[in-house]
Amino acid sequence: MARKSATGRIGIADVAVKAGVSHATVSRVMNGNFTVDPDIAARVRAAAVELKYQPNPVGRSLALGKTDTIGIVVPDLANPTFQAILRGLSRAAAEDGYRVLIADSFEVSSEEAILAGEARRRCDGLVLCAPRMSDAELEEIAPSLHPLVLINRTTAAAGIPSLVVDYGQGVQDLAEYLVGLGHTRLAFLAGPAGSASNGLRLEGLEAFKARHPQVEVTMLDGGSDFDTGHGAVDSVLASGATGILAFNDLVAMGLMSGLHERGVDVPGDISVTGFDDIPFARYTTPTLTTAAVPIAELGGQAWRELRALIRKEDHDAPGSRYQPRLEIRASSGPAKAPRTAAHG
Amino acid sequence: MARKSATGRIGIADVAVKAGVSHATVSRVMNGNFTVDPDIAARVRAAAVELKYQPNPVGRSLALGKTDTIGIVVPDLANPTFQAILRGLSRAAAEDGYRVLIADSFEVSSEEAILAGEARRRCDGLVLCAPRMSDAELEEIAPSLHPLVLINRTTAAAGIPSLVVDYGQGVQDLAEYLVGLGHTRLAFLAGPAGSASNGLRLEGLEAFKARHPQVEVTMLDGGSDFDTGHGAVDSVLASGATGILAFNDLVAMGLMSGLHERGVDVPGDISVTGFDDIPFARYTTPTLTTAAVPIAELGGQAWRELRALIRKEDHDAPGSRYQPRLEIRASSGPAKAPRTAAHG
DNA sequence: TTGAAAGCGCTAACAG
DNA sequence: CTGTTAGCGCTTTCAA
Repeated sequence: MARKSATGRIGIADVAVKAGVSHATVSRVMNGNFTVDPDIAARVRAAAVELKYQPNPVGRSLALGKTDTIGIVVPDLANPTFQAILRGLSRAAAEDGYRVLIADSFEVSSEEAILAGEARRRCDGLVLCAPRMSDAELEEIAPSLHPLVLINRTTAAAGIPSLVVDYGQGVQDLAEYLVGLGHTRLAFLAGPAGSASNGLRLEGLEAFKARHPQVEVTMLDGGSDFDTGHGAVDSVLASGATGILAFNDLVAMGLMSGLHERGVDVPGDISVTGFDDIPFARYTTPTLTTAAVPIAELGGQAWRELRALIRKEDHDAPGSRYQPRLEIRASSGPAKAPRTAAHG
Repeated sequence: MARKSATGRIGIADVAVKAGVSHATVSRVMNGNFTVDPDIAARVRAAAVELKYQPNPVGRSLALGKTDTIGIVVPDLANPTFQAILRGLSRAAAEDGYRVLIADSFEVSSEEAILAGEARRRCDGLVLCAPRMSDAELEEIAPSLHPLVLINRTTAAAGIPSLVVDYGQGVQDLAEYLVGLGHTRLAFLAGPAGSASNGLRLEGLEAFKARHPQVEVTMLDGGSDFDTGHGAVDSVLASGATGILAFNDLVAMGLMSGLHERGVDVPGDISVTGFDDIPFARYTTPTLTTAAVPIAELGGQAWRELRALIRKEDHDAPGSRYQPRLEIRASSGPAKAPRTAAHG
């Protein structure tokens, strides 16, 4: 039989024997090298087809020093935002013949560096998605991960493009919008402590508070999922705020669900806003006002940045900043006139 | 400097030189082979640390004939079901030191075979998720993909474990439940034509109809996403059915959203059920009655089956069948007494 | 135009 | 216990 190689699979050697030529010639034919005599090339191709030969990518990778694979490290594959980035990245990379290897750190920040290093060694480049590690650690490992693209995080290390969403601006837009509706008492349901995007939101809110000293902004502890929002109902009600800025859409949905159970009307009693504009946001009841992040686009752009690095192209504008767009829906409305003020 | 190798990265040779030993010894130390003199081992380790040496996985893969990577092919990475399977698979595989490479066919069934083959060659095994290709094609390529695990699809090819969800039983449970509530006119919003799981649902409904000849079951065209459900409002209302079995939760949510816009009360006027029990199902308004599929478990089980194959373990029960569990929530309720019958 | 041979980075059998 | 040597499957000089 044709199976000679140690691995039991058809190798280039089998094709060479069958076609009566050398390995080198088979390699040339398989790579479309036109310096091969057409007759011989045809013979090689026939042999390859007959044996169902497919080049072993591992052998190629070793010889070529590239794997045609990129890696992505995410803190939590269950998060719709990271799923969308992954999807956009995968699609864009696939169009250029690259595959993607995923690594989920399950929000264990101490694992990130190891995962990233391992993934990087098997790939031609890496996308690090909202890493939870410290600035110092990120700056230290970043050079060893090159080509590397960062999402929602920046670093002082040189030559690392960053794609960041301007969460600070987004949360300010939401807050301004609520104030425009007459709300004077706001509350922010914060995200995970380690999250850089949460930090950006906090900075944005500071700027907002400086501009609107008369508006009360209560900070509440939170997280990034449904249950966080659902569990925050008590503290939200206790805050007395009528405009709630949830860390993201999931939290907002959990909160709306909890408020609904308590008989609190949204937006009649309380206005709720999310962040991200995940697909479900337009299907909640009421539909969710949020700041839309062009997330799939982000994945595609991450690939283009990474590709430029892999190809060693000089490219002028490494990284970019994305502005969220206010998406006004039904979960927000005019502030209720205070009970004590309204009379009759 | 230490960088000698052609790729510009630190290789085993650099460590060998630095420690004054042979490559082989370095390899032994790095692989925890205890036949190495402790002093020498320490010297090697010190050299490795100093040079920040990390073994090149591609070289290892070629030598060992394994990549410690598995592949998964999905029809659509945007689908929550496949996302959940991916997540479960990734988590389970990671616990055994395996990584996962993803391939999205974007519902282009003609691409599946190529994607699967490519992914397989770079990996030690493959999970094919709900492939859309024909039975004949699947049976033909399956052997070349071994070790292979199938999800929501079976094949006559030998030695291929299949994990299938019993959609037929699930849809029957939902239908029986609705009938128990007094509904006598049901409608089924079908899924994508190529989907095997849709076929199973249809078979289940045939069995149901045989048992309940007095119940009217209207078949409506559909799809698998929000918009499908949202767009089906007219045909649903036209059918006169009071109990709607949506293909999945997404479709059900889209439908509920559309019914809400039309002022139709769910479950007062019409009961709606989904399928899958995606995380959002418990947060819709009203919360969604559905058939829960233990989807994350499925990903984990897929890995265990694949692992057994990779390790060439004989294992008695390849594949398994998952029974959906009825999850009764607020989107379903008693059938309204017909207007004409109620009086006063 | 083609083949022989070297090499990608690593593991492992085989001597010593 | 350690070094030498031979691959793993492929690409790519270098001669012929």
